[in-house]
Amino acid sequence: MAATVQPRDATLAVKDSRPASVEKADFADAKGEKESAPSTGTLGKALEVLDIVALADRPMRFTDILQIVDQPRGTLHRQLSNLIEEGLVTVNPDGTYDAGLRLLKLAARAWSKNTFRSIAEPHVRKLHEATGETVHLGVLNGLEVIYVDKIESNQTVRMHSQLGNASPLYCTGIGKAMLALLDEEDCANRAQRFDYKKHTETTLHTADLLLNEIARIREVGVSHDREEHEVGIRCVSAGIDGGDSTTIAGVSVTAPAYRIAEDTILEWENLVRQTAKAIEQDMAAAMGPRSR
Amino acid sequence: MAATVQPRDATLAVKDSRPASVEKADFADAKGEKESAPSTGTLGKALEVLDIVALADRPMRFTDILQIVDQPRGTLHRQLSNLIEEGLVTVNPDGTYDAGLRLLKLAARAWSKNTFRSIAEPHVRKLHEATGETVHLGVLNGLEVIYVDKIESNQTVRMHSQLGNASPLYCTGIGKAMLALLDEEDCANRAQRFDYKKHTETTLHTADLLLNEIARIREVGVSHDREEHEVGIRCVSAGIDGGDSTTIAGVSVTAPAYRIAEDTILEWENLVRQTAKAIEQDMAAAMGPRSR
DNA sequence: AAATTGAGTTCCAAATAATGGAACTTTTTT
DNA sequence: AAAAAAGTTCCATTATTTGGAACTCAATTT
Repeated sequence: MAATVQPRDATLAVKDSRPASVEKADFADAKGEKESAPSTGTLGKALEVLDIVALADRPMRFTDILQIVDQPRGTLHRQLSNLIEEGLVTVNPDGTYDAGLRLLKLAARAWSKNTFRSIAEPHVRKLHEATGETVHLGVLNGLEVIYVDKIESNQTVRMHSQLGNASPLYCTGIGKAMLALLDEEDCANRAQRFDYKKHTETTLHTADLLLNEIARIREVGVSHDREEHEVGIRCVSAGIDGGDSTTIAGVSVTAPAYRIAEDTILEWENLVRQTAKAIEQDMAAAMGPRSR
Repeated sequence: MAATVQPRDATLAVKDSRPASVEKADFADAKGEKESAPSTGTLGKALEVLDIVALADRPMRFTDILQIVDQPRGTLHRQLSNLIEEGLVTVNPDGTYDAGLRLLKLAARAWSKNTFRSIAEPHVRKLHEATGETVHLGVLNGLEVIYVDKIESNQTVRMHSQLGNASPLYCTGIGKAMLALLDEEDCANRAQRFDYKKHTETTLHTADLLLNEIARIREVGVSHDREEHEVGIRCVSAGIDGGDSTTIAGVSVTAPAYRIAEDTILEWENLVRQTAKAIEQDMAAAMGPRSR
């Protein structure tokens, strides 16, 4: 197994980069993934627990967690102890667990240092100014888009509120645009692995529907979200090939459906396409000068 | 050792909650910590590596990391592999390592679910509206403040840019206000552990100077940053006792020194004190109704 | 062009840490 | 007050991590 192509750069070859995390029963999150992948190693198991604590929608008590991870009480207890000691998890006085502050600190640095995001930022901003609507920048991560930047149309809404949020690929504009950038095999593979949910009437809820649409997107170079994720919300989006074979991303313009006229859509398609191209070029330029 | 008071709630007792991370030689970060604490367990060691990768100021190659962690090549290699497989770290095509997107996702959830932050938010906003200046909300974490909310005076600056950022306690308004909230012993203890740096002329750069100031802050209930961290920046701040013996926090109003008149300071002292009190009350109210 | 160095990767016996079952303590429920 | 549930501790067994050395590959140097 693991017939990964060895990169010629001096670089760690990763066997299989699924985000790895296990949820059981009805604890199906907005992960978009169909089946659990077994977490390997001590780290994996610890992160499995961390995921449960951090991504749960309700506050989790010891027993809640115990029911999700298939582990003996003693083991889980020690794992939580370790996570707490490391500052990745905190305990509330009522005995529930929460994600710890160390995560915030790590993520803040990760975000501010991220070269792709910083290169893309001016273009994202320009797109926002040109359209006056909400603009998203998202990056491919397994079966999800993770939003790494966002400019709201209405500045009164808190900006950072959505940063780092993740959505499934199959029902978002950016997600579909990114899928269209992958090679057929990879794309089809992921299409099989989604845990499809019919969020709205128009959601593409089967692999076939999705792959058809992807084929169309490949031709046009632009994708649409026609209220497929949320009723009343449309978006136009284009994929970005980061050039380093690691970064696949996308930009989008989003707005309430009623506010968008047909010719606006066409205009956005062009703007979004141009923005994506511009980011690709800047990335290439930044990559060219070997390393640093 | 570790004579921690056992909480009577059904709750994990943590022996000693230092953020645990090791930096060597000149790799002294903005961690504020004097000495390295040995990371225990597999998780701790993995996080040590993650810290190095995520918190470094320059892009780190394998060998760079190797020189900081005191480990054999083989071991570090496997640790990095694990981190990558888990999505906590990514490799750039030039062989440097970066913090992975999974951190962003985890942190986003951690942030949005954080009850303290959400309870404090309206008060923070109100304080911003009353003063028209930048307002920070920070939480105590080891020897640092971690900023969990921020409202800029100038909206053109990106809001989220500083979220999750950490600063040493001894040279920030919020930091000193929080220290003043701790019991003498704890406070003195931390004062010894800082890795004092004279950021500016006015920085309190010894434990004695700091403890004197803290004593004064205890009496007044408000702390000041008189350009102690950055030249030209002053702030007024008050500590918040979250009530659950876990959450110690603080709010502050910050502005360029030249813009602040003396009577403004007095006004801010009151506003900041009131805000802190209001947050404490809301927290108590939210805690009272046992759990759920 | 061959040799040397440096950087990263793989392997495996030895050392260490994680496991899981059961017993124990505390809290909550009946 | 008794019983059940929830959380914690302990320790022999088991599995993972460790660290040293050998190996591969690319980049320099001679």
